[in-house]
Amino acid sequence: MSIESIIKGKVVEAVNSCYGQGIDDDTVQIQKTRREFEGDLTVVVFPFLRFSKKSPEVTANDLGSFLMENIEVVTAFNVVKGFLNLVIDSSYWISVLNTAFQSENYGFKKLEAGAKKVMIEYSSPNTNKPLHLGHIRNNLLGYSVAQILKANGYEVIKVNLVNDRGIHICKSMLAWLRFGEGETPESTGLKGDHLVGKYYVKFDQEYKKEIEALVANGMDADEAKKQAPLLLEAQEMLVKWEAGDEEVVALWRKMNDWVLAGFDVTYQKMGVDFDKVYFESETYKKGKAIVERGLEEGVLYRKDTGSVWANLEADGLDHKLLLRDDGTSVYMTQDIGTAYERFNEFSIDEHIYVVGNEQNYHFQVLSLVLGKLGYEWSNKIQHLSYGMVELPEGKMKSREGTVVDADELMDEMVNTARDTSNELGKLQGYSTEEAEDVYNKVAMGALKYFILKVDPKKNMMFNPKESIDFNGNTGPFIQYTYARIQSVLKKTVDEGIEFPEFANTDIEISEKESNLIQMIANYPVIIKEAGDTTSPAQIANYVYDLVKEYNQFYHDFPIAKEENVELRAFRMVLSKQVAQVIKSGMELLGIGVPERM
RNA sequence: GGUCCAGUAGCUCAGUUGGAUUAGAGCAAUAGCCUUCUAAGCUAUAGGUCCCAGGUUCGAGCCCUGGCUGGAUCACCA
Repeated sequence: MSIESIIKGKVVEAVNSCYGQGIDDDTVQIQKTRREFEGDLTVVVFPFLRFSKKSPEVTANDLGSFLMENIEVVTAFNVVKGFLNLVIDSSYWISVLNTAFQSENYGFKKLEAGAKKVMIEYSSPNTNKPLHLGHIRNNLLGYSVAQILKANGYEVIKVNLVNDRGIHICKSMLAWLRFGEGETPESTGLKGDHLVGKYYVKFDQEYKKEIEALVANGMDADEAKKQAPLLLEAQEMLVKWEAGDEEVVALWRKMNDWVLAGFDVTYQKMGVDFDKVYFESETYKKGKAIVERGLEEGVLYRKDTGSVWANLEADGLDHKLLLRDDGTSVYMTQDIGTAYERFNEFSIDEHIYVVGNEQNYHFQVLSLVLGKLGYEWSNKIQHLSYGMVELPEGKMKSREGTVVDADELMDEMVNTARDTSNELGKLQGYSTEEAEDVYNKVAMGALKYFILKVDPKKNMMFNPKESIDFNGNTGPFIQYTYARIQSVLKKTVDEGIEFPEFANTDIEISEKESNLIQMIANYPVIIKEAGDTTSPAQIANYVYDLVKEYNQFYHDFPIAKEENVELRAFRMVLSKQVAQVIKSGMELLGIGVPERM
């Protein structure tokens, strides 16, 4: 039981004993005592004034006396206004450290039978162009949230829904047929996704030329956009594809394979993976049966022209199309179908979709329609909506070439990490392979941390110059602290000091050390909060605060060089435990930590 | 126009059950600290109308109402 909950319980008793009032645990507020006051934990007494009918100071003193008598580890207290500051004995904190130190997977809940089962869908790329910065945020968020939910004891299934069909794919295919001259990834040395992306851009260029030509001949601009031969041909191709035309399907398969092979490389570099991959080419017709049933039950309605709609006016929205006049499905129909299948097939308790905030409306509608159709799990689908990534020059536009390519960005980060490391003269004595592994960890750590430290729902600014900065609130700053701890601990081994199994609780420790233990004690709480709010940013900021605190400690206190053996043992345990929490927290973000850098 | 989200230091961001006369970090700026465990570090100075106006109360960056600014969205596209 944590010290907070013990104090809470005793405060309830104290109010009862002093004022004869029964109160609820939740009315007791406990917080960390602010730096400028003496004490470790603070009870806010304002809520109890209506029971005590005394001034805040007197009330706080009443409660303080009771707590000191009834909780062994409370050794002193002081009162400032309505705040009761409690001093907790250092032996208590050291025992907390020992407990953390001796537990395996500290802060994590184990996966137990009957655990909550969560499916999380992320990435969801289109197979007509390579991944860009926006996808990076999506992938990192999805992967990290999955890690965090696992740490909360959930069973997690990571899935990817690949959008491998539609007019945009046909555009790349058509451009390649027309202008590709048989190029392949092998013949060009390009990654498959980049090769296909090249022709997607090519399509757009040629398409624009056709429009201009038509307009020059006197056609209306809007009409020209619809009548351009290339577009018509692409649409024709899509019809052929849906009809199963052998040639088109074969080409589609070939180019999709190129792209998917390219994605695999990118995913691997990014360090994300999936338990199951779905393809829209296989799921896009799903959901029709469900819609038909909804129609029979009168939950949905059919227009004269034949299309099927849901009326969401009662929920403050408009009408939403579910089947076209010709009876074909739309995006929403497909999502209804796949959601139904997933809840049935895997009997999941919750489904999280990691999708950009431009689709907030879509997911709001999805949940409402599923509710109308009578599925009790309609409120178990959660849209983890994240903001756009903006560049200093403005927005990213794939057609205008102002995107930041994922592969290029990652490569650049690695180069910068390599240069910086060499400049600083680190890693001497490492083999090339070992060194490359470190550059990779540092580079990806910088990129991942930079993105994940921001609250998901906010739009974020990606400044390439700042992102490769390795000082301050960055991934490498955290990794560096970890590496430094490893270095010190290695030194103790070299000097023949045996690593202690636990720290002696009788020693005197400084305020800085006590603070560090209290932060460690808070780690499980942070994991839970990050899970409840599906926010990796909470982990990121926690680890940063911990590291900042540790660096100050490191600067001011000797560890391996401490002469007092008991104290040295304590600091070794403390340092090792801080390192463990850093490593563990970074794992939750999908970031590796090097032993040396 | 309707709906949703955001607005905190020059810049990028923390600040979640409302708590301490003094709202925190980093970057950028200035000034210090390497014969002592990794200086990718530490310390100090400076930098604020928490978008605005009301309201709720012992107490509001946080809650409520109204407004301002920016973004997203409202397709027989996905």
